[in-house]
Amino acid sequence: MARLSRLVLERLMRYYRFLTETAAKEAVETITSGEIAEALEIDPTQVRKDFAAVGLIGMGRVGFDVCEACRAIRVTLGFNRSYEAVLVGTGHLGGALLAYPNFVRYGMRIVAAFDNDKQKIGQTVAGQIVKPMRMLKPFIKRRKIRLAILTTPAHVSQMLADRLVAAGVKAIWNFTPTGLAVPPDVLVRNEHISIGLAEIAYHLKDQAAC
Amino acid sequence: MARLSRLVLERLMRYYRFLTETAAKEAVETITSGEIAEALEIDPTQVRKDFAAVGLIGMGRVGFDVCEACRAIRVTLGFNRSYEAVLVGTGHLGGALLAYPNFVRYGMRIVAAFDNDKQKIGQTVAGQIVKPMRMLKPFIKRRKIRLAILTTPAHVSQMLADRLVAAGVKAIWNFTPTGLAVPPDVLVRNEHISIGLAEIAYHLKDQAAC
DNA sequence: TAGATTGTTAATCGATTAACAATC
DNA sequence: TAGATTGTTAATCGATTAACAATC
Repeated sequence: MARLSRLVLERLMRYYRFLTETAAKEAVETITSGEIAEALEIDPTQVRKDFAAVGLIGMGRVGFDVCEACRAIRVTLGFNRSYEAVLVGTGHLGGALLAYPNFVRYGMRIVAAFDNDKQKIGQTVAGQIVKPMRMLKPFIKRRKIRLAILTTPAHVSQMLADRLVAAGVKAIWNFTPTGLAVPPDVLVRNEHISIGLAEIAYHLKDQAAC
Repeated sequence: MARLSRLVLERLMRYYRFLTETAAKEAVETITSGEIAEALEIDPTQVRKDFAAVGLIGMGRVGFDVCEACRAIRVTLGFNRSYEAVLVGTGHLGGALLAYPNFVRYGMRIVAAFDNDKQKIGQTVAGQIVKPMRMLKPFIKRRKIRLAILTTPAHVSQMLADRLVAAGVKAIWNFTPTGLAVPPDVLVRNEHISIGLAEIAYHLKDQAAC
């Protein structure tokens, strides 16, 4: 199957959430591309194209089987295979992510949290005992961890990324505002929270001018 | 000036962060589009186009004045005008946002936090005394607040969005996974955190296949 | 001047949307 | 069958990249 672009992946995630919620709530068995499109404000043709990309075949005049669609997306994105993650940096955001209960839906489980603050090591944060940084590499190696979540201050993020990669991590979910240099086989997904303020400030500026 | 697309706004934010850091750290006075492009992994032509869009004029053979570039972006995005925000929902993520110190750089100040949990009301979270929901509308009206940050459970987000809009809010920074219906003059910026897991799970699945 | 960099037009690329025959 | 919906090709749109004359 052709490699899916990031835009397609994100739409698939939106379909998935919508379909699982709809299925749970309304017990509908089929759904049309038009209905999905309307709910998610996406073009119906787009929905059909994306569904075709994950191998879904619709039924003329009826639409798509909801369960089948969920399953196809789940398998394509890999939510059915579970994978373990370590969290590095137990500040406010790190704590929020540790406490977030819904990641398992997407196959992800945070199995350890690391920090280098002596005050925090040994403490429990959202059910995880915070481990010292020196245990980072051995832990990743032993458990064959492939995903790390980075929520540290910006100035240590590249150094930590290097250590994570050296330990064998294949993807970094980067919540620090720093771009990370990594080998080509390692995925970095950046979630720079305050970037949204560009759009917000720009909009509010315009509003004020009215 | 033509309305800037979201993509341009986000790049402008990245330039801004890079330029302010560079200016602080290295005391360089000028920078070329090529240098910015290399650091941020963007095409140099793109950088020049974006700079042209905010009215910046470069100097042949020299590049752009760093301070002037910062100022132009700051003024275009509206970071120079400060605006107040309320935060609704003081869970883990809400607390993390309240504690985040860097929003002022972009003109934003969180001036109040609201929750409807009796346990939390009156408590202090990151320096803010949590207020009850019934004070939401009067507070927004009195202070003429135009931005609300929404970090509540998904099932109450549309109801709260309606209340926020009715109170006069012009932008909602939405950290809940629900799409919000609002009037056309109100901006909703969605930051659905777990959407990134689509890309991550997909990448890890591929890796595993190797 | 020589040469590096800008500013801008043209070409390319990819994503989105429109159109419509095929299907159930 | 009639009609709604799919699947797919073609057209459009917008964003990115290439090319290169103008500039300092």
